[in-house]
Amino acid sequence: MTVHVQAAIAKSLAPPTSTLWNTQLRELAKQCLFSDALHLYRRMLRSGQSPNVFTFPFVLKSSAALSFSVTGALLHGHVLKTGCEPEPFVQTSLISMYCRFSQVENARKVFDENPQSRKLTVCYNALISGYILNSKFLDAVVLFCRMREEVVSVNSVTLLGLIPGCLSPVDLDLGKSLHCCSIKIGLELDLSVGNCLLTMYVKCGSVEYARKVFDEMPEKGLITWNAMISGYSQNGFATRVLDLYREMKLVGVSPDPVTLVGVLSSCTHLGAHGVGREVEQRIELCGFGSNPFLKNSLVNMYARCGNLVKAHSIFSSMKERSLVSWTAIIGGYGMHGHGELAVKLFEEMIKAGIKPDKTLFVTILSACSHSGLTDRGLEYFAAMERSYGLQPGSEHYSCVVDLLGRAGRLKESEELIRSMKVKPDGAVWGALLNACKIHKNVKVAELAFERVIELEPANIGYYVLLSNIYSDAENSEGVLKVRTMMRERKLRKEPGYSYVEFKGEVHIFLAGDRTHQQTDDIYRMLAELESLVRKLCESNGIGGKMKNEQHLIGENNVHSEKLAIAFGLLNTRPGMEIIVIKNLRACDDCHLFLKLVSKIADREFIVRDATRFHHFKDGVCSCRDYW
DNA sequence: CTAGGGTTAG
Repeated sequence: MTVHVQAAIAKSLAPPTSTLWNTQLRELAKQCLFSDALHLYRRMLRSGQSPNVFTFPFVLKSSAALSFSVTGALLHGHVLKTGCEPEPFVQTSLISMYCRFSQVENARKVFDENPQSRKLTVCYNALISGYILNSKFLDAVVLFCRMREEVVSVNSVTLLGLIPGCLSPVDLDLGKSLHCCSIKIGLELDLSVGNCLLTMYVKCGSVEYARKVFDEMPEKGLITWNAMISGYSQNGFATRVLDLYREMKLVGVSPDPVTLVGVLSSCTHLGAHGVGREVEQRIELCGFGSNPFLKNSLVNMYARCGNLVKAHSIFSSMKERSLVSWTAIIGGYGMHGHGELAVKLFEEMIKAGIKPDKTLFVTILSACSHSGLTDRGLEYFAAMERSYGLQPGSEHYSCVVDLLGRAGRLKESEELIRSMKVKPDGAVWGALLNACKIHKNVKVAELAFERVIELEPANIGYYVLLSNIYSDAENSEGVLKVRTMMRERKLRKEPGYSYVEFKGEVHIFLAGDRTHQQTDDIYRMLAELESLVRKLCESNGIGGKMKNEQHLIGENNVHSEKLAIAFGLLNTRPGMEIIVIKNLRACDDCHLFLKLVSKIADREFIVRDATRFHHFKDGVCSCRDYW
């Protein structure tokens, strides 16, 4: 016990009853029952009991948590009246309270006006973390430096307050120097400081440094694992998340809801339905079933793994649906080509009194565009600013360009881009380029390409897109031009691959792949399908589109998604779902082939590519990109 | 005085 606390005890000479009140207060604050804590405080005053040094820290904390700033100033008055102010506990609580109310100046006043606080670690800590809370990173650093000059000892809490000030890639260097600082002080092995540094590196965009901290930590806690798992998950390293999750269970750390949220998000990205279901079982087993974060993650996972029925049933079972829940389910329907349902849910949400945000508008606009609900989408775009006061960003413009573009309204798309108040980014011109591919417009394509390449010269997708547009137009000169350009700029296309999850294993296929164990069977199956497809084309006279079915079949057309589907047909029984994930955009020649296969084999399957879902059933595909 | 979480098109 410090000298200050002893002094405080001696000074207050509190009668035993106040100790009782204080104990209760502390309990309530600890359980985060802040309004109950304040009620108790009021009752305490009414009963004539005066608060003391031990009362205020909890009362101030509760008031701050409820962000009720009038009470805050009032409480400061009480503190002054009882003469408790110079006590370090009370001071830190006051400083922290003012900081939570964004009244940093008042916090600073408390700090400056009490000479003894300038020698106390806790007071510095309170003000430093308060500055960070109010995005005053510089002030925090200055104070930290002064603390060192005045030889006030720095502890782990100081660092825990300061390090979270680094929250974007521009702060990486500062973060590194704080890391060095922690080493100098000898606190780098502290569990919480390590966790804090790890998170800081993730926020600054360097998962590699974060991993280094992770590996060097001698003692890892649940939070350490979670920080690393979410770090990977937020940066798209989905397979690493699953690896780490396995490892964590192996060393005997039990996952909690935070872990599982990160794992589920990675399952969503990978389409790892199997792991996803396993996680759901664990959720039930551990009694996390009512956690709203987890519910949202499950809705999202099922929706994006193709199981909309399950996604919707979880969504319906939720008592409290946040904006995130609605976004997940609406996006699910949108991705699967059920634009009408997405729109219906959106309207339902509005009726329920929930205000959409920018993210949801991206989702609903894209849902409209994939289902050909052009005018409805345009209405929403107009309503965004008019009814909800949301300024459209370039991500919204790219959706609307896509919306108009798919409907063949290329002229309007172009005009829209030129009328934009914000600077169009690559995606906006890219959406126009994509529309040109669908509607075979070489002229506008060249224009869009020129713009998009200024903004994203290294994005291979756009070169491929233009090359395909030329190829469709039988403009071999154009194709050659793009190829040369790509070679000059040393750009190479990432190979396309597809994979299927089967009995807990992932089977990967590249185009023309012959490395799979069942290669012979797979190719035999493909040959059979090809001959059936050919017959079907001939008998139906599918016409112009099919006049050159060599586009669809033959040695040079063994696309990865075809191999994956053939594998699926070989190994699953009728009625079982086949889900294929493709890393890039699914090939449109393949698309026609797969439609026919779904008819011939009388099977339903899903190909999820880089942008959306393609449900194949009875010769039809849910995705209307191709006509 | 203090470290970890869900949604976003192309």
